[in-house]
Amino acid sequence: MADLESNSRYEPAAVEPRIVERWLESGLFHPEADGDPRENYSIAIPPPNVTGVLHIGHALNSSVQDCLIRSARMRGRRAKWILGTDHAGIATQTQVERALEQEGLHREDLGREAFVQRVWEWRERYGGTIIDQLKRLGASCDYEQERFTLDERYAEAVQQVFVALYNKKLIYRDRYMVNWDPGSRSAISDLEVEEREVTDVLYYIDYPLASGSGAITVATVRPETMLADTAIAVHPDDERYQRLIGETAILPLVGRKLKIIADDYVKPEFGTGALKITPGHDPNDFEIGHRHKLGQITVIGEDGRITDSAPERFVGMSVIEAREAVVEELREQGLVSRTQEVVHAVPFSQRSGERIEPLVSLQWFMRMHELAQPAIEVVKDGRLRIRPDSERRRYLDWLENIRPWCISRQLWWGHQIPVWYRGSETYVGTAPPQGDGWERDPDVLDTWFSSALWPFATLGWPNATPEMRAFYPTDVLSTARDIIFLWVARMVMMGLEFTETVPFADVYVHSIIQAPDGRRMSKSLGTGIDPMALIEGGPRPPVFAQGGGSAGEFPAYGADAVRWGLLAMASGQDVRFSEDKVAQGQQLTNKLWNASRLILLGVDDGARAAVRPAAVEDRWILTRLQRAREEIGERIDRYEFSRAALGLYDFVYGELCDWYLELVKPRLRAGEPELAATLLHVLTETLTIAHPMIPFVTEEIYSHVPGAEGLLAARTAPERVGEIDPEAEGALSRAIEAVQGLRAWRDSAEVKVGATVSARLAADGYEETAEQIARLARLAFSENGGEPVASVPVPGGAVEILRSDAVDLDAAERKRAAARAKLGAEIERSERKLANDGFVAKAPPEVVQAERDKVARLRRELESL
RNA sequence: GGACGAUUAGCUCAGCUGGGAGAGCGCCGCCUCGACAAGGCGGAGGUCGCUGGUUCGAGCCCAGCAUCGUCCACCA
Repeated sequence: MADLESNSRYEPAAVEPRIVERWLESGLFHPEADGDPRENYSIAIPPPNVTGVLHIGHALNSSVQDCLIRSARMRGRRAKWILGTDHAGIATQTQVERALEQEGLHREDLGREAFVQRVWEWRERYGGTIIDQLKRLGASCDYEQERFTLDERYAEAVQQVFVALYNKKLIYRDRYMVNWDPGSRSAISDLEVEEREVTDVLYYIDYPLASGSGAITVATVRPETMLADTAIAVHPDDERYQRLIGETAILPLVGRKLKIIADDYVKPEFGTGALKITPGHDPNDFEIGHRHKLGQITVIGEDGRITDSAPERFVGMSVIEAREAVVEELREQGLVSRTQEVVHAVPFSQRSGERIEPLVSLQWFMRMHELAQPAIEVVKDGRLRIRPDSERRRYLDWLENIRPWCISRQLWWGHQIPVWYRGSETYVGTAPPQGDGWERDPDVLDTWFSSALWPFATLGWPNATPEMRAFYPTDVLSTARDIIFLWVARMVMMGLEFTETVPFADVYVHSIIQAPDGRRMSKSLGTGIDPMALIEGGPRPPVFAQGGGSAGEFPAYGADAVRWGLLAMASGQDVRFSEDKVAQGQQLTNKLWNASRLILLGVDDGARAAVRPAAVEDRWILTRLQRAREEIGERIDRYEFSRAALGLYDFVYGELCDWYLELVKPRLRAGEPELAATLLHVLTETLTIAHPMIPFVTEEIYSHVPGAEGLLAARTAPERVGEIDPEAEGALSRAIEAVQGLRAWRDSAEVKVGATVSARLAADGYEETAEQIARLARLAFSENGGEPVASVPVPGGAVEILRSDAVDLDAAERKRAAARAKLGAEIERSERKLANDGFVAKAPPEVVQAERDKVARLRRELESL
């Protein structure tokens, strides 16, 4: 116990790594696969990218999940936090490709097999970082069963799902317009596309009519795509063009004949009201092309260059080069009638940041409509709860308007599609086909396809493993908002399709932590924050500098402080990062540490006796302890983490330390045995309540508690930790208010801090607390003493201050006058309210009565002055 | 273009079913009181974004507006 005696400061850096080791060695985080999912508790962690590092969102989400897992574990449930990482196709492949570039190599130089081998090696080297960071944070994941979305068994599950969906005709191959990402050289899904506002030049181009009589002018921001035009469209009701419908125009530079068609899609008010139709390179035109059975021409290839479907002089040009060349030729021919700048939304790849090139391409798709229906049902009938409610609505909106999902990616790192081709034959199966000449589809599946199986594939599905029986379905999924569609909705669909149950009963969507200036935290903006820098100390980015001072370094706040601070920020609203909250968490750990020192160094080391409250304050703290236990537990159950965190803070500061420990100090010094038992009980249960939020400091203190055995993390928390005693609550609440009133009076009456003031207690309800009040307010109560020089109102009466050297009469009088004025104003306010007939007639009787009682009480107080 | 959310003390945020606004930090004053100066005690500070409405009573309910943010969306 040496460090308890000598360290008046809690040192997380010295304690936390040691505690992590004890937890890991104990095997506590790896529950046996016994029992059933209802008695057990499980959470599947949102798998971080295998080569990722912990960011603030992970830290928040991990604090949330660990709080839930530890709470469940301490309620005696087998708690399993399923851990693993995601292979993160595009992100990881891009990392390795960049590294290869340093060597002057391209992935084609290595070939597929060698390249994939390189990625595995990369994963070996960098894959452990985020797991180590989770340990450092105190996350009680099942580290003994770490999963990876490319594990052999996981891959089998993925293939089986693909084949099953193919056989149900929910997966199909089609030539369709996709979002082509020239950066990753792959198709990507709608969800991986983001719209950005861009200023483009709108070109007005004259297309001569075949009849020779004039031209029809179209407007476009992408003149280069005109090389693939196959029609011109106008609105059917547009009077300007009625006579041209059905006519033919000649495509400049190419010479192709274009029919002028009528389609509702065209907005007459935009541009010229005539739209060039390019089914090969525009999603809308693609649809229009289908409606009118137009041809599709592809002039931009997957490499982003002009194909040989275009006139020879353009072939091989990049999109930008082609645009310039096309515009130049058009100008030479006098066909650009005008230009105009427009600001409009343009799709970009979230992955590579490059502008999306819509292309018609042969890809694998998943039909989502049928799968979405059950996923909608379970939310509507309450089998799946999503909170907050706004997220529930967003989820439903998305599913109700769902579109096919492009699931093939032209990458090498991922689950290769289990499809083989031979001539015109197609084979789909989990094992390669028999016979020669088969060639496997080179594409891999979208990473989110495999992530969609996460809660059950990690437990060994499709096999009926003990883990599946014990822990599936899981209890809650805690996640950030930005992957509800990408991930959560798809897990629900896949879970319902393949396991016939929702994969989790609750979805908790946590707050987004923003930068202090309200922007999103992101590396590129420099607004990110490294949680490890907060835990262990490290550079503080400029945007986090406080008070305009230099950026400098974060102090080593420790994991508990970071966890508590993040939980306190997790109120359901998005919040700006607040270093102060982390600092507040650190103060809480320090406070708890020192309160524990007072108790543990003050009581005898002897065996623990049964708890027998000997004084009113003992009955009070046991009541408050029980209420804190209930309230904090309920708040965690309701995912109200900020309220749970603040509730803990309030209990530790506002009840335990500021009042209870101050009240019992004389008894503690006297070595009262009953008190020792109560103190140890209160300390132990406080640690237990606090543990899910601040596990390290509580575990450390627990190791010093006499009679405490094993790990606090493994302790089962009793339901009842104290008897509710309303009488004691009332007595202490009066005493506390009285002491605060008396201290305020002393302060404004300029009584010296150390001076003891003579006073007479003229109030009821202080039979058990008068002595304590006298000590804490530094009064000496006496029965005689004559005329009071001041009267301080307290609940149930007043404390009359008697003449003594300690009291400055003038100051006392000033104080008394101020109090009278304040009371007078309050009485007047209340009386005005009571004089309002409407209030008396229509307000609930108890409200009116309360107001009357208030006036009566204020009057008594005024009189006593 | 739609949808949702936010606007409360200098800052970051609470405020659950309407009954005269709270916390932390910061600020001011006092205090080496036998756990803790990363502390204790006391205090100042708010037209609850704006305008209307409902109500005896509105930070809370309704309508409109403003500003900020997020998400969704195929207008060249």
